Amino acid sequence: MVRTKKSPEVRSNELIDCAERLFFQHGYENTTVNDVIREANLSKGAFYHYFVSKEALLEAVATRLAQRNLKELQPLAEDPSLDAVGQLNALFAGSRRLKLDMAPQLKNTFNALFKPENVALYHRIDEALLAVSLPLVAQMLRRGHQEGSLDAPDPEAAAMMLLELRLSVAKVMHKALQRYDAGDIDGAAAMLDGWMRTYGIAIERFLKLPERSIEMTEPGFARAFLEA
Amino acid sequence: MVRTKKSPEVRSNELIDCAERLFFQHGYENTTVNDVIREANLSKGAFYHYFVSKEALLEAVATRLAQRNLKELQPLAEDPSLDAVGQLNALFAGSRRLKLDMAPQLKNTFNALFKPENVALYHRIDEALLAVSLPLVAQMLRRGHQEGSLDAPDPEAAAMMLLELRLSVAKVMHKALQRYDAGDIDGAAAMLDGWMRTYGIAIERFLKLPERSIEMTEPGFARAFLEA
DNA sequence: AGAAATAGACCGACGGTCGGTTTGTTTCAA
DNA sequence: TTGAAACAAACCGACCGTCGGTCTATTTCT
Repeated sequence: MVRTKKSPEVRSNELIDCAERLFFQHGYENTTVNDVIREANLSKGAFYHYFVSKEALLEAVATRLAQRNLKELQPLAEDPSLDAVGQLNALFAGSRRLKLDMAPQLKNTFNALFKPENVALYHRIDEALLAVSLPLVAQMLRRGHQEGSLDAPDPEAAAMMLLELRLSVAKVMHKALQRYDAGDIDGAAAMLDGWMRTYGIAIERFLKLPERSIEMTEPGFARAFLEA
Repeated sequence: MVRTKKSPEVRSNELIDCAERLFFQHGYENTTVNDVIREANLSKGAFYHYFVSKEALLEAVATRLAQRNLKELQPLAEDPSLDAVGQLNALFAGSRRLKLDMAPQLKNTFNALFKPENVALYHRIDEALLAVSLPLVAQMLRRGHQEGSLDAPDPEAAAMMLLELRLSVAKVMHKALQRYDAGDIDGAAAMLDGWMRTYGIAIERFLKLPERSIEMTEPGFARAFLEA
């Protein structure tokens, strides 16, 4: 095979690119290291020069994904012109915008993520996203608690729990997508909408915020996401 | 090898027994099918006569675990002499009792469950437990909402979210155990205690219950669990 | 020169298959 | 009633293909 040398950064990013695509397309367990290196035009030796294991490659995929997410959301979450609740809402709004932008890929992602052969993928990504989000939200809650705009005696624990709730929404997004694909468009949109509202209410109540102060969704979001 | 024939139920339960022990002891991925059949004194052919795959064995382990849990907790959760909040508290109390009873094994379980080679194990067990708990809690919330003793407009979603929060507590239990093993006994107990209280508060607020109406923990529980 | 990067043949372990054997039960003719 | 033939289910274990990972040799760049 032709030997082409590239900078380590480029090369490892290429590998992560291929891996990400293949993992989401065919599943983590169904993707072999050989698949990855074939796609990346690289030898096995070279692969193991960059990653100590297939598992390490998965971790790299997950952390890069989380980092990109962080880069998008951090500015919103740290906007000094907003109070804590405003930042929280900004974070959610940004998250929604991201979801809409990436809706087509995201649909595949969800379909992939909940397959049994992808528990590792799912878990790692969840972990990585949690790791970058936790400090952000905890900081927000801490500030809000000091400001008195919300009530979170234990910001770390509260942040953790708020973020844990994401999962239930993610699961419902998946269910809604399936329902949508099955033809029940209105039912899917209603379900997704309802759950997101409930998620918002859960957060308001938990943080002792006034009703409707958290905008977890906006009119038409569920539909727009499903139809994207 | 000596050929011994047993009733299918006995045999498959033996296999699940061995698998459960080995999975928790050495990890799911580190346990081979050969390990299981060696322990169970059975041939490969016989194994695949009972389970179509190693994955299927894992599922059997998880569902049996969940069923046993259900059998313990269902009576408490459906006690007609209690109102919805009372049932919820009974459920939590029962859960604590189970945790204390099984503390020694549970410690191993936690240590195993959070290792990277056990994501599949973790995931399947979580899924199975969720599946049996969800109807129980949803029913409770529905009744409580009708009774007016709590406020849960969407019982299914609320139940899901309450249960999702378990995860954060499980993770903290694990962290506390590590801390305990590292010698920081008081720190570990305090951390666990604090989080459980926060969990209780989260539920109270989410369901619009009066303060301290949920007894998520009791004095000395954290310590007793850690020291068991 | 030598360190980093690449190639690809090779290895061992593992999940799973397959053809065949044993055991117990049912059927039915003598 | 008996017992042997037929059948189904449980069981055996050698074998196979795949896959993650290793190793040695080679190339490229500084």
